[in-house]
Amino acid sequence: MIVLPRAFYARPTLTVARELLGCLLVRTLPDGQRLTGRIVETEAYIGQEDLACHARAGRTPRTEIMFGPPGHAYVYFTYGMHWLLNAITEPEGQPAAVLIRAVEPLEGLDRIAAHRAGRQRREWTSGPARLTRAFGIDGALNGCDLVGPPGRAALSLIAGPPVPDADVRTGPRVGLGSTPEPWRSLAWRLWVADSPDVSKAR
DNA sequence: CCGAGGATTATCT
DNA sequence: GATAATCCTCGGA
Repeated sequence: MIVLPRAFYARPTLTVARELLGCLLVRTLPDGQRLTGRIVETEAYIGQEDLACHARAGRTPRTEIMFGPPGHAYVYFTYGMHWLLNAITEPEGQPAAVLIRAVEPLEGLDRIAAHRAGRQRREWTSGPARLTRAFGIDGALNGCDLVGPPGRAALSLIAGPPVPDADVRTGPRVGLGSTPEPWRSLAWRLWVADSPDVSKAR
């Protein structure tokens, strides 16, 4: 198991979003249970000029974490009920992040299913708020360091088998209804072709 | 299958 | 006071 090093994150956000495809999200629950998922969908949010990025308004209590060092989690609350997980990217001082939009459940299926009681398997982790629910991720993990030994860290990202370019698809980011062009249409959403766990675009 | 509308609150204007 | 990097349920075809 190779934990992605901080240098992995301290690069252009689109590069990180691309290379996170195929990597493993490892969540260690408070009771020690480990949940693992293969990342199959990401989105890039890049800097104050990106009018879809929370950092567009500059430093605020919420966005402060995005200005900090890379390799940390940015977990925020939206729509009054959902938590979304991001990985901070780019060198310190440049606010940017990759949103983890979907994973393929690999390990801890019982607990994942329990967190998603009553849902079909395909709905367990096929969306940014679905996967945080399935993996027990909420605001308590905002700011936590992603660069740490899995099993000791609450959240880790592990190198996985690379996804070949031929299997990568791109398109506009999801849910940016009122964001002006060109930001709304930039192809900053990336996913693994043919994965049944990719979210449905709306 | 599909589209419309509601849920529910932190955050920023 | 409006909006939100979403999800779910319900009604109709």
